[in-house]
Amino acid sequence: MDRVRTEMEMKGLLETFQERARALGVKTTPQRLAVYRELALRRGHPTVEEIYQALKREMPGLSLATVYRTLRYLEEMGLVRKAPSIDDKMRYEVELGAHAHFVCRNCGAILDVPLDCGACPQLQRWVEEGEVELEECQLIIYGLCKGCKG
Amino acid sequence: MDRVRTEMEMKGLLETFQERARALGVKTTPQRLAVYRELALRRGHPTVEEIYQALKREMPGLSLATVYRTLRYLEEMGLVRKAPSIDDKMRYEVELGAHAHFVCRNCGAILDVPLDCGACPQLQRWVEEGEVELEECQLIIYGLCKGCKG
DNA sequence: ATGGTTGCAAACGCTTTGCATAACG
DNA sequence: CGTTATGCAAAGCGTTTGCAACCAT
Repeated sequence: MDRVRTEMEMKGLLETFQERARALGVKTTPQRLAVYRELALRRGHPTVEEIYQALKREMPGLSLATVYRTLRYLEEMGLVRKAPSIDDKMRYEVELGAHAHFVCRNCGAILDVPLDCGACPQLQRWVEEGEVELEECQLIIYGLCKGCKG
Repeated sequence: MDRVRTEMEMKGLLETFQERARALGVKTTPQRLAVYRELALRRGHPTVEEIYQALKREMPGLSLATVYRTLRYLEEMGLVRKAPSIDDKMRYEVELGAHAHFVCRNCGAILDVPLDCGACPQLQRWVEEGEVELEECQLIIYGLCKGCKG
């Protein structure tokens, strides 16, 4: 349940990112690399503003608009994903696999939770009967994390 | 999977609303009743603007700010709930029990799905080990509804 | 040279707020 | 009467966009 990633994890993520970007024809400019790096570093599903603030130190000229544009573009390219908006601010994440989100009501921490779907008998019935066709699930669980509960 | 409610359903919902409002000391002004009624009428989890537009016909003087304030207030009082935001617009619903939301990627329809939680072995382990404490689940399923799939 | 990327500032859309008026108990 | 709700317009906030400068091929 750590909030930041180890160096080893980061190395793997960044390498995969560069490879996939090259394959997709996505230029890896210093700004894009920095944004992806900062996003990957944090497990906390940061807001765009948080990423911008963190990067401004090392990249004083960086513009907030660039961070917005970069994240939108990387999402279109399938290199990052939108995370659920807890407070009406845009959040992103680098995890691309299916997973749920645990949100601490107290401190706002957002943790990834492996998801083993099939919780909705009604929904399964609908699928079987051809009523709906499923594409994606987004599960958000609210509660209190270890640090915040009594 | 109907989008509007029957008269009988509406009658029950409105009566319950009035009772609960009285018990909570919430004034049932014409505007508040109208907003609740319009919200209850639609299963589609309307946006604030949609409710406002629908009511303006019968209440020409109604203000959008009042609709926003009313819904926020009713939510604080536990009489309505925020629905998941599909398009960064505020949505509300009258259903108070636990349920998931099925969202049609094509037409934007939002359907309620009874929820039988327990889909996350990892989460259950965390609860057992005292790592987290659960309060509420919000499950959004994206896909295509009957009318939109092939 | 040329297409794509960036920074800045202005614009945008949704939501909230300040204030005077009106409604309610 | 005093309190609370309403309507209107203005402000607020997060996000997007237009444009000129810039960069890399």
